[in-house]
Amino acid sequence: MGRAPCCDKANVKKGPWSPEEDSKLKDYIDKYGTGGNWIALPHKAGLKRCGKSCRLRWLNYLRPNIKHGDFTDEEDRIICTLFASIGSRWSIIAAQLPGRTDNDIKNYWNTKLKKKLMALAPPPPPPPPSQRKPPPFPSSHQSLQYLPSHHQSSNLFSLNKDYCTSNYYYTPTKYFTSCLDSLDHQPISTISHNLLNNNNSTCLASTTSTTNSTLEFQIQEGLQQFYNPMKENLLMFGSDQTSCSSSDGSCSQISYGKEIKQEDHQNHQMVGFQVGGYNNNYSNVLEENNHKFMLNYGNNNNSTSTTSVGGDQQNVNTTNWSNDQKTSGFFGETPPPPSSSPYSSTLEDVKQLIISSSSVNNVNGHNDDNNNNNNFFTDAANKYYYYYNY
DNA sequence: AATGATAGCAACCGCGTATGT
DNA sequence: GACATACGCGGTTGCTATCAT
Repeated sequence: MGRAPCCDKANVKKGPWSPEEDSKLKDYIDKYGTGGNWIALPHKAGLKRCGKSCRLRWLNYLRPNIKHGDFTDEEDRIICTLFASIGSRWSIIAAQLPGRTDNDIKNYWNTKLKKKLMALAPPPPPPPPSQRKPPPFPSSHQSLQYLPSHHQSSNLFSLNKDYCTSNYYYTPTKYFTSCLDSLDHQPISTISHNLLNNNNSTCLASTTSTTNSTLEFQIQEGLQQFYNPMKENLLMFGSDQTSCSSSDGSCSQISYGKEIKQEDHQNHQMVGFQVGGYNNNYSNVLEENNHKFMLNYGNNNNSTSTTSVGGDQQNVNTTNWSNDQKTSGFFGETPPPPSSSPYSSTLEDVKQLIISSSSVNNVNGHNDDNNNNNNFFTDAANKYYYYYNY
């Protein structure tokens, strides 16, 4: 037994609206308002349309002050930022963009913006596991010679769980490549860190100690200037198991809807963080290496979190991490101010956006008291701490 | 010029939730 | 509290225009 239809499907018109229908609907609503009853409205307005269809037409097209046409860089930035934070909750995102509808933003995201982002970081084809080799330790000379120049041109990163299979990562390493899941399957993500040479002042990160069960890291200052802010600052997703549905560890779709709410209520802040990756845009030396490091940590309220290293579970000792490290996903130095990239944003900006969207919902009576939306938005904001913003 | 592929967008569908009785 | 009804949202579909061959 299916759901009862909302209207008599046989007697309602479907498909594109004619100018006459638009006019009837607009005239009626201008005169009488919606009356809070969309189901009854089409009959009263003399329209052979389903109430839902009328509502959609009004909200997405006829309503006053609807903005059509190209999105601005600022709008792009807001969409990207919020998508990174809360996922495909288009109505919330739309609440931050006056004149834009959720449908509009959804379409824009699916047809243009997502592609725009993907073009920034096309995923490289990963080599089969059998062809992967543990990387030789690069000399300082190699690090300096190759990394910066290739970073300046373009950074192609891809995260593939399959890469993380070498147990050589269990042992102390003096360098690792970092992060990002590819844009390969939709969501965004990005970030990257790189290379590191423990003995060199330009390294970004280093392993400070390692045992069979713990790994500790410290990001060092140095290579930020070699990053393309458009790519590097964009979005840092915690690709935890729940939100990452792909078996290869890259995410076919990140859903920050209810799952996140649940996860956040369980884990409060950080539910996932990954470092790892593969870069085929480096020099030959590095390209052959395919060295990668992958790290996940879960409940950061504990001093030791579950971590995936080399494809297996390991623990990361976060005892000595600062709160900032735990919540921002940034190791080491305090992140510098955001770049001027249209896709970067400050944490506080985003928190304000999310929180204000929460209050907008409250005003409109959309709040979900049972699920405590206020907490959700707070947690969603915390979630945003995930991403690097330097 | 004809045909097929792709992009863009409007509209639909069904589910979850809010509200009223 | 249970049920019915309506609303709002996000995913999906399908139409049209444009582009590529």
